[in-house]
Amino acid sequence: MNIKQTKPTESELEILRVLWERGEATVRDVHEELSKTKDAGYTTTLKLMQIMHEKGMVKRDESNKTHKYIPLLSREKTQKQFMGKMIDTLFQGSSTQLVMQALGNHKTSKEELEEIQKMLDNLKKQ
Amino acid sequence: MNIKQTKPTESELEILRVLWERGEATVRDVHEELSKTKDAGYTTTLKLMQIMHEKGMVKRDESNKTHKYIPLLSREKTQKQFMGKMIDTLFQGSSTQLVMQALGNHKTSKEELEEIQKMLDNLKKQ
DNA sequence: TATTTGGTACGAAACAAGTCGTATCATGAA
DNA sequence: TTCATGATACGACTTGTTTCGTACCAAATA
Repeated sequence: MNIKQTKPTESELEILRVLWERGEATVRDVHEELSKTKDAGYTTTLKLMQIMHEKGMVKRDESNKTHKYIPLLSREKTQKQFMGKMIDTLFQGSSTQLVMQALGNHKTSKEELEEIQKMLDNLKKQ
Repeated sequence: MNIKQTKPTESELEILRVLWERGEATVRDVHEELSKTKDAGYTTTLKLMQIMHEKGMVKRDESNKTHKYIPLLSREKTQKQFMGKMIDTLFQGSSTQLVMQALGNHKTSKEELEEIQKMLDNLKKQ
């Protein structure tokens, strides 16, 4: 019995990114962080976060005048959700293709390669 | 000197998927294909494809009454574009994390694991 | 007490995406 | 020639997202 997770929009994702990083944050925290790369007014961020609250994507601690926001969507679930969509439309349903792309396209450090190797070994055993 | 590739919307991606698969297709082709999983009228698909044409995402062969559409965005570039965005906002900039997720989450066949192994071996050599 | 400061609430405008109805046109069949 | 069919063109509506101005409130400060 799963409540269908609504898909966050672009801006919502940006906000979630900050919330995931910090665990919790005020509107000002988030806004300051986002200001580094994007310019939109404070009330814009506020409104977005209020809407996210209505949608049930975040929880709000209102015990102080300055509210704290806590993410309710997990990063993991959201990752899966987007990956799934992506694999379907962009990678012909093959997660392997996606992996190959990702590996081929970025320089990956020795340590990371080792990590992936371990994972691969585990999968092969099964 | 790169023309900034505009990011296809959801529906545009679905259409591109069909075009990539076939190389070229008419509106009817695409519409029929999409109808399998989605219901929207013929003119909706038509309109979307016309807009894609305006945006320069597809080329149109108008030599016949029934136009043929050919994708101008490559699947590869589009994959990269979306992966990049995704890695940034969802995977803290680490493509390795994305790979781990993809591997962890789907059952992958022996053959596919081997393929990935080969790729990994190659990367390790460098 | 009066004012400034920093916060929330909220309506409305601007924009974007998707949807569809209707007009129009060319072509082949009756 | 007339009609039916199957195509494109396009305007307009709907819905969702983003943006921001303005109102309002509480608390700290002059």
